Amino acid sequence: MGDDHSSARPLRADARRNRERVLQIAQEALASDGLTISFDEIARRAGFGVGTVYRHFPTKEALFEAVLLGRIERFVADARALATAEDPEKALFAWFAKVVEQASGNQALCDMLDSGAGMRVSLQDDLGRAVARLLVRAQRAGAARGDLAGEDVLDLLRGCLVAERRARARGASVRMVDVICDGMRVKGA
Amino acid sequence: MGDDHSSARPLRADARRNRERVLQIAQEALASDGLTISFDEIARRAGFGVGTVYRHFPTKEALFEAVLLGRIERFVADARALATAEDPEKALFAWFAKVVEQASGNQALCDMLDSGAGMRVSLQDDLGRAVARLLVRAQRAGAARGDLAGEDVLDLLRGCLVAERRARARGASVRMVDVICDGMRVKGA
DNA sequence: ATAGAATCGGAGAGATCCCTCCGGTTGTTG
DNA sequence: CAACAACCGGAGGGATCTCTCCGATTCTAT
Repeated sequence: MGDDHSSARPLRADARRNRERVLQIAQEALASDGLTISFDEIARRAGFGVGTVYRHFPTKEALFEAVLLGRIERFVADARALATAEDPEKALFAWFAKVVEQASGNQALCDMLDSGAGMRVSLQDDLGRAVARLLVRAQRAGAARGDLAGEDVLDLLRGCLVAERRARARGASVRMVDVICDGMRVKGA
Repeated sequence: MGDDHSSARPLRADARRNRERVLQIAQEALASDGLTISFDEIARRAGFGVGTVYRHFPTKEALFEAVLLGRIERFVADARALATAEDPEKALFAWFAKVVEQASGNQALCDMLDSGAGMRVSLQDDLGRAVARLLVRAQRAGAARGDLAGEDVLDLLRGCLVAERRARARGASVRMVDVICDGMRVKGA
């Protein structure tokens, strides 16, 4: 097995700097190239040997999770915070739009939300529950189609990321997220 | 270079059978595993050596195109046929739903529509033009949002494929395509 | 400054993947 | 039923990817 990535001993100063740089470069590489980027390529872009990067992150997945998991956890936290907002309609659609806004520019984030690769099951569950709460409140307020389930909203989110990402790349004037959110609203309102 | 895949000489009977079997297996493998499936794996599932498969299809892309391109060409043909339908609203949304219906169950078809990998530029253009025609007519009839462009519809289609595919996999009762098409309609109708 | 520990670098093992090559096999034709 | 062309099989070349190992280097504490 590799090294102790669990202990409490503080890193040496240079190792600390290098670790930070790896995270920084990995973040950029993942945003533009997605989860399929290779470990070797990240090490190369950061200017380190692969051994160095593996010293800090025992596995490719560990590095990717270090970069991305926090962002998804924040999405969950946002959803929870909005679960008690005064306007349930705004809460659901503002959350949806915010996630799309922040994730559609990051290929790896889209990949992870879509495939669930590298997401602990508990995190997926948390996301699902938080979204379901937002949805139910919006439905009770008559602001969202009553036949939708929480999982439907998540799948629409994943689809929306694909659409919005492409639309942005070509400078579309219409936001796909507006179109899709509109579809989630009640029809004959 | 490999063999003549262009001449007019008829294939030997056994080669013909084998070619058909390769296409059949490749079709199934692509539908379930998508464009990332390996050539070796397809040969293995078909029960042939890789050399045999390469004899019939000079490249991985050639095989994939042989399986998939016809389906996409049919989508284009459908769109063209509907360009003169009497009900422009139905024409656009029925076409959209039909493509989603037929492609969402086929991973490779979704991949190809999304990435354009292996699609001649002319085919992409044909698709874009045909969709734009359907859209413009629907807009003139007041059935689709006036601020949408042809490319928007294509991007929404790609997103819809992602959403619908997942929704189907878990047996959702709501069709994502209905939600998204509803979003493309005019709001205060 | 110097010993000793922590860190770095990158060659390379082991897995795939795409594709080629050619000896052995099978179908076809006179 | 020969004899030849057409076809098949799969070993293996060259790339690329993840990850390991360990000698060389750099930091830090005395």
